[in-house]
Amino acid sequence: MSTFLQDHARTHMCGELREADVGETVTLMGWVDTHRDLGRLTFVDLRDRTGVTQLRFDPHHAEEIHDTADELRSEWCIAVVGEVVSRGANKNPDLPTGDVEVLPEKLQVFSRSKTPPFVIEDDPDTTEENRLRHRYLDLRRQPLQEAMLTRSETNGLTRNYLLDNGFVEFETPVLTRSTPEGARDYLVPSRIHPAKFYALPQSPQLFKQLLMISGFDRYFQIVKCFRDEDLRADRQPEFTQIDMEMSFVTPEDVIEVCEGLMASIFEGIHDIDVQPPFERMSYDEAMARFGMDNPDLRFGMEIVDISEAVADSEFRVFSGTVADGGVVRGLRVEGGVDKFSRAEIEELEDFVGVYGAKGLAWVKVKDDDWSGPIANFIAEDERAAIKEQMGAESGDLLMFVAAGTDVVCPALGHLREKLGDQLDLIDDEQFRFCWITDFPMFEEVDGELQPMHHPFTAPHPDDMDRLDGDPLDIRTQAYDLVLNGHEIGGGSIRIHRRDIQSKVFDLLGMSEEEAREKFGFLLDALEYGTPPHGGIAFGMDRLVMILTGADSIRQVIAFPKTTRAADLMAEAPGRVDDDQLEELHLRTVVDEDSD
RNA sequence: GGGGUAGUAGUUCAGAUUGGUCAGAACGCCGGCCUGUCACGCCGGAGGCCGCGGGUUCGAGUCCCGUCUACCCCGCCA
Repeated sequence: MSTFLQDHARTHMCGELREADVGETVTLMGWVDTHRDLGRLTFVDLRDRTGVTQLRFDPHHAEEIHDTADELRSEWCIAVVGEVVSRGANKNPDLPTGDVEVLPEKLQVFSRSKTPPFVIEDDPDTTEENRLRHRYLDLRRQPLQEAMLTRSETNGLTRNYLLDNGFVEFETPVLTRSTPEGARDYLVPSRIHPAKFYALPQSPQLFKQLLMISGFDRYFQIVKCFRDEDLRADRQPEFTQIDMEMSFVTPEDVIEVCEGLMASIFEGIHDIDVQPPFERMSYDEAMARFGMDNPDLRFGMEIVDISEAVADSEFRVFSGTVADGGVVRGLRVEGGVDKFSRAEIEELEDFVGVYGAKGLAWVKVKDDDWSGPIANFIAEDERAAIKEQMGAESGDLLMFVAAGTDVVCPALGHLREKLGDQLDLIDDEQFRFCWITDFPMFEEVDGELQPMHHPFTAPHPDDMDRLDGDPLDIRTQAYDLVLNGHEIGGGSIRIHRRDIQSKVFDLLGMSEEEAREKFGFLLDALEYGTPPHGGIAFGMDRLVMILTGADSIRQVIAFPKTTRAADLMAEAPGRVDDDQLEELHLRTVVDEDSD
C-alpha cells in the first residue's frame, strides 16, 4: 500500500493561492492554525511558513472526510487535496489568500498535536522562558520564521558578495588552543592528552592572519565564536561572526569592501541604498560628543563640556571636580521643563548612579529664571556661558554630571540614549552607519597596560615613534563599524613586523617567553615573509537583529541560551556519566544536589 | 560577584500597605448545539501543593528569612 506522500506531491505553499488559481486542484501541506466549527460546516486555516489558506469542509462535498475534519485541532500536521474556489461575497481582505479557499476532497492527518503550551501567533501572551523551553514551537511563529529567513538571506548575500570580490572561504579549527588574553575560554578536555585542554575559539584571529602569511590574499568565514562571559540582550556565549582578512591593504581598502558588503546586504534585504561612504568619527570625538564609542547618531542631544565655565563656580561640586582634574558635562533636553517632574529627574539620577556618577545636577530654564537645587549657586556670568555653550533656551532642562571622564562619559552617554528612547527622538526606520577610528592602542587597567583591541593591532603610522614615549598616546589603525548605536563590526590593520610585535608585547609587560608560550606559532610565522594585512569581523547576530528590528539577538538565533547560559530546551549544560569523566581524566570538586 | 523586575489553573492575570468565604476571571482545553466563519457564536464541564524550603502565627498566595528560575542593567565581554 502506498503512502499519501507517494501518491501526492505538494503543489502549492499555503501563502500562494490567488483568484487566478480558481478551478485548479491543489495539494497543500501544513499545520492547522485555527479551526472554526459551525456545525455541519467547518473552516480550517492551514499554515506553512509562507502564510495561511482557508479550507472549507462542506459535508455535501466530501462526506467521508467530514468527521475527521471536525476532529482537527491547532498544530496538527495535515495535507489536503482539493479544488480552489472563489470565496465570492465572503472574501477576507485581511489575508493575502483571502479571495479563495480550498474545498478538500482528501484529508490526510500526518500527526496530531498536544495542546501547545502557548498559542502560535505573532505576539504570544507568554513568557520567554516558556517559549525557549518549546523553541521548536516558538520557531513556528511568523516573526521568528521571518527572522530566520532574513538571517539565511544575509548569509547568502554575504557569501555572494565576498566570493565575487575575490575572497576565499575557509573553515578554521573549532578545537584549538587557549589564548589567555581577552575573554574567558570554553575548554574541552582531551582524552588522549591527560590534563590538557582544547579551547573553543573566541575568534579565528590568529588563523586568519596565518592564512594571509600563506598567501591566500583574501579570507572570509561565517563562523561561530565562543566567549565564556556573562550574557546580555546582545551577547550570547556562542555567536556568529562574518570574519574577513585581506593582504596588502590600508584601512581604506578594508572599509571600502565592508561598505560594499553592507550596501549589498541592505539592498538585498530591505531594498534600500545605504549610500556609502559612511560617516567617520575618531574615538576621541565619539567619546566627547556621545560618551561612548558606539554612538546612536539617529538623534542629536550631544554632550556639552562646561568645565571651563564652572571652574571657579561657587557650586563646589563643579569647581572642585574641575580642580581635581575632572570634567563637568551636560545634556540639554529641549522643552524638558514640562516633561520631567522632580521625581522623574530623581529616577534619572539613580540611572546615572549605575555608571558611578555621584549625582545628577539639573536646572530648569524659564526665560531668564533658573530653578532647581543648584540654580542659586550658579553665578550670572556662568549662566551666560553655559547657556551659550549648550544653546539653552527657555523651557529647556539641563542636566550635568561632574566627575572623571571615565564616569562622565558612560553616565551621560547612556543617559542620552535613555532620553532619546524615552522622548521618542529616534526614527526607527533609519539605518545610520558610522566608522569609529583612531582608537587608543592601550588602556590602563589597575596600573597596567592592556590592548584596547588585541595585541596584534598595528599602531597608527603617525604614532610609530611614540612606541618609545608614552604608550597611552599611541593610536591604532583600528576601526569599528557602528550602526544605530550597536557595534556591528571591528577590525584593524595588523602588525606584520616581528620587531614591532615584540615591542608591543614588551609594552604589555609580556616577556618574550610568555609571548612564545601564548602565540609562538604566530611569532614564528611572522618571520617568514609576512604581507602587510588587516581585516575585520562583523557580529552577524547583531546585524540581523538590526535588520529585523528585533530587540535581542535571541530573536535571530534559532536555539539561543538564557542569561545563565543554559539551553532550556536541550537542557544544556547537563551532567555526564562518571565513566565519561574518567575517560577524560577529570574529577569534579563540587557535588551539587542532583536536579 | 552586585542591583532591579517577575514567579497563583495549559496561558495571561486578579486576589489592596488590614493574615481568617481566598482558590477566582479571561483565553485555551473537553462535551453539546449551530451551513459562511475568519478573535465564529451559544450552553455546560474539567483543570491549581499560589516557584521551592524554612520560620512567625490558632491560622500564611498574603508577614519574615533563605533559595531556584527567567528577563534587564553594572562589573566582565583582548
